[in-house]
Amino acid sequence: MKTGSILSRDFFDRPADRVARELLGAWLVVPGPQGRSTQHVVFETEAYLGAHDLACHGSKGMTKRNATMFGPAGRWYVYLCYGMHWMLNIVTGSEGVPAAVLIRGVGEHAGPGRLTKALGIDGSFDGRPGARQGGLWFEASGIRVPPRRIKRTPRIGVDYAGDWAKKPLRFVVDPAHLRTMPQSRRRES
DNA sequence: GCAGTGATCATA
DNA sequence: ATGATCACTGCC
Repeated sequence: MKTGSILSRDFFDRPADRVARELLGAWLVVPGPQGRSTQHVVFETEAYLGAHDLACHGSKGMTKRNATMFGPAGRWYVYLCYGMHWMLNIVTGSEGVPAAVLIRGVGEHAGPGRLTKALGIDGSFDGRPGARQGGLWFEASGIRVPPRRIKRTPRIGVDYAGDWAKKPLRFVVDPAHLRTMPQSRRRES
């Protein structure tokens, strides 16, 4: 994919584990004042596969909180966890299938709650498109993370999910390899 | 290791 | 109306 192109609905309209894997190395772009933006390389994600995935919010049916997950791919799904941390997800797969990818690490920001705080992302982003118009989007960086540099582990904090808690649906770029790529950069527009 | 924190959801 | 839960973080 061409460097700098915005990842659009087609990219996200696929199984969440595939999207989670391929988001590694992409840029998360956060617009700032006066055309100043920052871009942050994605280095940690988790996939939530759908209604059959007991760790996935959607597995308990649609509620007001998780309704965005059931919508079309490529929108932000943002919710509050433990009363203080905003979690940033991007919806994946077909409309009606509650699947998403949790963004756990970008740039030098590790931890899903810390990155949203650092980047000023909150519940007002829920349901917005992952596009320029939505005020937050992904771009192809041209960085290819070799499969050997990616660790797969069980997802964090989902021990309640039985067998699904053990599935290797967390994707992390090896820290040594991460140091060889640009993490966060300021840029124009 | 565990308290903080408060919206959300199921139950009634 | 009430109580349990929670895709986390920071401090002990």
